[in-house]
Amino acid sequence: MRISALFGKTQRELPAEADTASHQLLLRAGMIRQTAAGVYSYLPLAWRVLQKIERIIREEMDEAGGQEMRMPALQPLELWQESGRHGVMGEILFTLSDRRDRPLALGPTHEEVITELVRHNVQSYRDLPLMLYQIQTKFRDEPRPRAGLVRAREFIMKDLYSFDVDEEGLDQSYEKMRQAYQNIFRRCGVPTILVEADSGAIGGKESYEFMLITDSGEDEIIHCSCGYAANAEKAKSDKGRVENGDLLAIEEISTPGMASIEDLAGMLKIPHNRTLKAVFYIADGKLVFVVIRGDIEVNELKLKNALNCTDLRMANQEEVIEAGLVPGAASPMGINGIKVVADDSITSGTNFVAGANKPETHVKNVNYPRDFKVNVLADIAEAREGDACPRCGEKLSSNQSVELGHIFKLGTFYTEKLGANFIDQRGESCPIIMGCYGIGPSRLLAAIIEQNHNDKGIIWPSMVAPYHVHLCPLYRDGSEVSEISEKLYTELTKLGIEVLLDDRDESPGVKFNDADLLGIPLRVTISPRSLEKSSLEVKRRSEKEVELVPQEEAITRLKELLKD
RNA sequence: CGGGGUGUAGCGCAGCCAGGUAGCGCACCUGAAUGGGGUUCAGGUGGUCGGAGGUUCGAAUCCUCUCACCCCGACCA
Repeated sequence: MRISALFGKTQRELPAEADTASHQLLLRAGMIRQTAAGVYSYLPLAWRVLQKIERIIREEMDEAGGQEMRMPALQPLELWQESGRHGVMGEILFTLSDRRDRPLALGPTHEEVITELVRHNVQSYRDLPLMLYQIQTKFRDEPRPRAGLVRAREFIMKDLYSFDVDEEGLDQSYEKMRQAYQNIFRRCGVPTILVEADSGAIGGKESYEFMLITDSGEDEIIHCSCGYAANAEKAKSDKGRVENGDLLAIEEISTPGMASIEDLAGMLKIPHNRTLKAVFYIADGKLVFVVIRGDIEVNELKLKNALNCTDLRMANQEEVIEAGLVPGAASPMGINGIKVVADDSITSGTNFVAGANKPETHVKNVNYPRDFKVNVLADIAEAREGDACPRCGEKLSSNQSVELGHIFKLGTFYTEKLGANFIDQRGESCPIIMGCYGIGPSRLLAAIIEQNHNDKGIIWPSMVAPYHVHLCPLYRDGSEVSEISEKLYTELTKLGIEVLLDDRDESPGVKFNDADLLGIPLRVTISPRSLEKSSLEVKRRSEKEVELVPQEEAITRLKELLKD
């Protein structure tokens, strides 16, 4: 490709829109262009990279036994009602109507479609196992698209679905995918960390995410040197024991003006973890009383899962008072008609200080279950950096990260709802066991840049670089520079090497800066200076050093360099 | 959805407070010189000032409404 003909221009100045490295560089390199919030065109350079990413993904999916296919983006809304996900996904679904007023949705994901498809094509255990995948555009009306391609509303996704006869089969499919994903990210030049995750709106029981650690990421992960790693939404910590002697009798104390745990612990000169605090939420319209040890915060996602509700928010003061509770001194003791959810930290010790449900009064020596009852007892605590690891007890670390892949064991969540059954060897009808495995090539494109750049521009890993070699002829007229660079261009291209030729009449500075910005792995400078020595200059984008290579050895040397 | 911010040429911005018919840098075009990390000089092209309505002799500027985009939060495979 000749730069003079390439569609897409580099830009010197930073676009004001962008504030993450990948977004800025994609715009500056002329690779993408925004059409609406979270909606982008991929220009030729970006498209080449995307195709290479997709090729790697295809190779790994095929290798693992996947069969590629294609499913519609346009889906009847009915399908979503049938699976019951219309509610959970409702907000994020792009919906429209056809000319007959039939409601449709633009597919945000394809579990429903594929399950329906498999239902009609699988009857017997002989038809299984099966791994089907597709790479296509998906649509999600995200509340807040951000960071360019990292969170878009229209984006590219590869999703593979596995169908097995039993759990053992699912485990095998899952393991194949996990391995394939490791290979994909390695080949794309992004180090990922595998973390336990919440399966969210997709459903199912077990899921892992592949995360890239980067400060510009929007997800927080919690991890430990022992290998424990989880999305902060899901992470656990060892809450420890708070030994405080045998159970004592309840004792009311006057606590004027002490509404927070901070105040209370200060006044009584006790650590926060010897108190119990009350927090109030409105879950699907109903007030919920949450009890948790005073030093721990509530993880709202865990709470949501414990309650199995779709809508959750904190209650305001009026709502708390209306329920007959006393903000600042609320107590789970003697509560009636209100659902009480407790974190398991309430069982981590004895003789806690808690509210008395009387203004300016607290109670000492509160013990569960002697003094109060709960409807749900679960882990609903937020694990934080510095907390003890649930596996080894060492201190947990935390990092920002971007989710690049997510693999789920779905089980029979969809197949039961949509009636996708098969006849097993004994002639009995059973729901198919399903798994699903997603990876976003367009997000991966951004992640690759996020991981591989410097202040001058992108540094493409060679497997996904839009071109292999960037030819930089300087002072093209009045010398043999032009002739030699054209010859190199032709010969390299014939060898199947992808070459970008900067055939513009620009100054060396402009060409070098653009070469750095575009980040092609190998740069070859052809100039009168080096031609005097019958040589060319070869430089790796990732290194500082320039190598002087005799003209006749140039192609051999380039081929060598491309191998590593 | 709540909070904050921004819309003026392809990109980055000034002009708005104190209304008088739009400007700077980059990019782009022409010419000349230059020649190894965004070279210089000269000349030029390009703008419904996000949109609608209003006030006014006159609106980028003042008023009202509206739309879009960005950031933080909520939310989110």
